[in-house]
Amino acid sequence: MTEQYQPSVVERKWQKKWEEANLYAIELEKAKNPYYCLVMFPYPSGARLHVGHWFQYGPTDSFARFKKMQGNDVFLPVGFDAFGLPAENYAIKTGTPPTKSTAENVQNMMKQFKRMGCMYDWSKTLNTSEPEYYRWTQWLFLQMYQKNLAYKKEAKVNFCPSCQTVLANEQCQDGMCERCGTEVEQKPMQQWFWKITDYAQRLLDGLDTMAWPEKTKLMQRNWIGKSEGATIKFEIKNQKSETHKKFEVNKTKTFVEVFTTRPDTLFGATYLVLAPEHPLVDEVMPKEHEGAVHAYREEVKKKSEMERTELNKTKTGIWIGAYAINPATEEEIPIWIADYVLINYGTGAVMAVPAHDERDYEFASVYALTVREVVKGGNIKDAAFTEEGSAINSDFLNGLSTSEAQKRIVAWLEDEEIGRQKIHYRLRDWLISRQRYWGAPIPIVYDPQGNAHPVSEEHLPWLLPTDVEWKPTGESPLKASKEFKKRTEKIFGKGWTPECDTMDTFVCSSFYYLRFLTNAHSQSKRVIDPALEKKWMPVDMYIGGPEHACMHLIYARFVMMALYDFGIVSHEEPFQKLVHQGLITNQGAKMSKSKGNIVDPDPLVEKYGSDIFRMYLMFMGPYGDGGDFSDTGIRGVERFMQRVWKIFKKAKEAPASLQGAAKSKKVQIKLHSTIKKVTEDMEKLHFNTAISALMELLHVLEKEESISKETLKTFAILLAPIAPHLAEEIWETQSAQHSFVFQQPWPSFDSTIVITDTMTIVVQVNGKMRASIEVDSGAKKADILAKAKEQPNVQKWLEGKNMKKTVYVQGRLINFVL
RNA sequence: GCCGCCGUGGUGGAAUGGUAUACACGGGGGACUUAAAAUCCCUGCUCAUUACGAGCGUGCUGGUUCGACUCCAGCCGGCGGCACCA
Repeated sequence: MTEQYQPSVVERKWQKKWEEANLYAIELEKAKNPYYCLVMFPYPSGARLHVGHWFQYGPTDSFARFKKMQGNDVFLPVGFDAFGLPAENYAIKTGTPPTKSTAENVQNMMKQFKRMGCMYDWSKTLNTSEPEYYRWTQWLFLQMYQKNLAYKKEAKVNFCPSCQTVLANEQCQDGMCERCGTEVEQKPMQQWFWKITDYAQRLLDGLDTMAWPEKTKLMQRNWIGKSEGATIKFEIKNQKSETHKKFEVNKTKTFVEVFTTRPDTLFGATYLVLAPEHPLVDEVMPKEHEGAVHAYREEVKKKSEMERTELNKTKTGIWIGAYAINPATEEEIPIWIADYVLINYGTGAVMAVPAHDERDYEFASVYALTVREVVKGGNIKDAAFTEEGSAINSDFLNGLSTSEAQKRIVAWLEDEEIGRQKIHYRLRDWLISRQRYWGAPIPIVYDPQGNAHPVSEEHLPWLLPTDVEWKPTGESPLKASKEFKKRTEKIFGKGWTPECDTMDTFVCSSFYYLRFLTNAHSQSKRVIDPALEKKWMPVDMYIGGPEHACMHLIYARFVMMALYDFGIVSHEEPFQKLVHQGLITNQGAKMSKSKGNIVDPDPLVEKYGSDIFRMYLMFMGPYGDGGDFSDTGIRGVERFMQRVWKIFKKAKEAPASLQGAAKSKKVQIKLHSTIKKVTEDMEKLHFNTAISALMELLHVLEKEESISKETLKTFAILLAPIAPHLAEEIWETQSAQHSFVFQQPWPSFDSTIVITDTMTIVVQVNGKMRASIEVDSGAKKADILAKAKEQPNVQKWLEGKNMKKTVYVQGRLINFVL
């Protein structure tokens, strides 16, 4: 053995041996004890892995190795989420086709993953931008289309004038484009949507069945935004018909519908507020108000999305000159418009109950509108009372509790046919159309009359054309392709045109966990083999960043549920357990290319090797916390590895008389408590404390004259998931015939070994530690107490005082209370 | 503003209501060495230095408890999410 441990030599040696032995290949059909460990697949934007990638893929590989050694048939795949904007932008800038730059990046990243030494089975990788993959993205679209979950509608969409592209709501932050920061415009366009809203309730219910962080569940609940209440129709008082009695014959009642979560406060509704954009405004507003209303609307339009939502300022609004009738009180109440009411939430109209809603209260104070208290319990002179209470000033509701009043009023509304119970969700349908090049083409064609027809499955993959300009024009780049148009006419007939939008990349990533599970049957015939799906799904452990809590993780769940309904899969939820890794920052700032503060791990990997770098990342702190990156401290991990090397070297080279000496009790106890600690910590992804436990064990072993072979072997096994290459190297020194440390079973903890002859009892006086004593494990309480009192430093404190109470905690401590 | 998470040495961080600061990094001191590197040992603060000594210490103020970093209440500070959601 060499004097010093040489990571670069050893790591290459074992990477080669693993590959030759095909150690990490997995036969999906034959696995007896399947464990699906999935880490969110990377986007191949840069050509190299950065520190964040290492932090995501290194420790999770360690976790998977741990699971494998525990006897699971672990499937840990990795692939590439390759469609998307950066490759397209790169193409725009340099003229390099995305196909080419993406393939190069993928090759580079794979090389680096191999250098990391992960246990990926590279025969099962995937790339969402390859036709073999995106044919299934298109297949999924067709399924959605056939089941009426895909539809097209004109919608005002967020349009980024700089990226010349449409953005999803979640891609606009504070009215700015998430990617480039340009202010987003509203632009009407024909867009494809998927009806995720049909699944709102199930997406909510499913959360209760999964082992996910509560925080993430809460974010999803928030995102789905369920509110229970009622819709109520308010009749609009027809002023025109009153003044022109001739037209009374044609008079039809006009209604405005509101949604409220507090129908019980209907008697307190003293005005209505519509969104400025509400179509009814033009219909019911008297002529003389048009000027003012128009002016107000212009003012609202001028405000950026940001200003409008900034708020907490004084609310603004204007009376439109019309009245509605409160169906409960039969009073005439004024109709206002105000920018705090949003056209795309609820019905775009609210009944204002200023006494019991903070916003309405504030609005009413500004414009001196009537405030009527209808729930007892607050002081409405000072503030709105939004809690529950008993109804007052509410005729037949008086005296009822809020929940009783709600039931009662809803029943009344339904009887009168002017309202009904309604559950509303904030979740909106998923806009999947993108006017971009680098994505999966939507498999739709249009006949000469403009009607949409699906491209049938036999024509999949519906290839992405290559004869295009990538320059953004605000139109889909595919429109420029002659080949695409020709292909469509050839198959469907003259005058037929292809859909030129591509799909959101979140569609690609909504089912990739199924595509990893491919075999001969599912390679090109079906999206997933039912037997494999049944066997491997749901994913046992899913690891990825918390930034995906509300988009990817909801879309993927929706798609899985839909496939369940289509009879394609047997589970409704794709990810049984979810864990988020923390974020690695650089001097407190998120690393990003644009900021130029990305830390390149390669020099450190070069200098210290993959094991040390990985272990250092794991030792930094709890995995879920992430942290600020700095390489101070990596030397500590390096020292640890060298010390490990040294004890194995010493054992190997020791004279025969010292080899395999009897195990000391002390070592046995430490060894077994370490087994326990490391096992529990690895299970919880508490890598930092698992490592410190191994460091403690090493300290004990270093003090021993000689160490038994068995102890050394166990040490190598415990270290294996954390430092795979070093572990193989030291394992080799201890195993007679050739075998891999990763084929060894994980050691089990023997609780009988940890039982000691003596125990240490801490002696406190008034809760302060004054001494500690060693007693026999079998010692009686009375003897222990007596011995404790004998301690000089205890006596000093007990002298001349009255003992009030004595607390004895079995095997731990004594507290004398004076 | 609302919701959630978190405040522990110079630093990263440990602690089922039971010895606060494990395991490391850095600084300081010491051992080894002609010297340096490497390695090993000691090191929270204050007062004592006769100690196997006392006091203070987990953001702040209280509370529960024999005993609180841990539980409860109220503040202060930081981070993340949502943004007038009717």
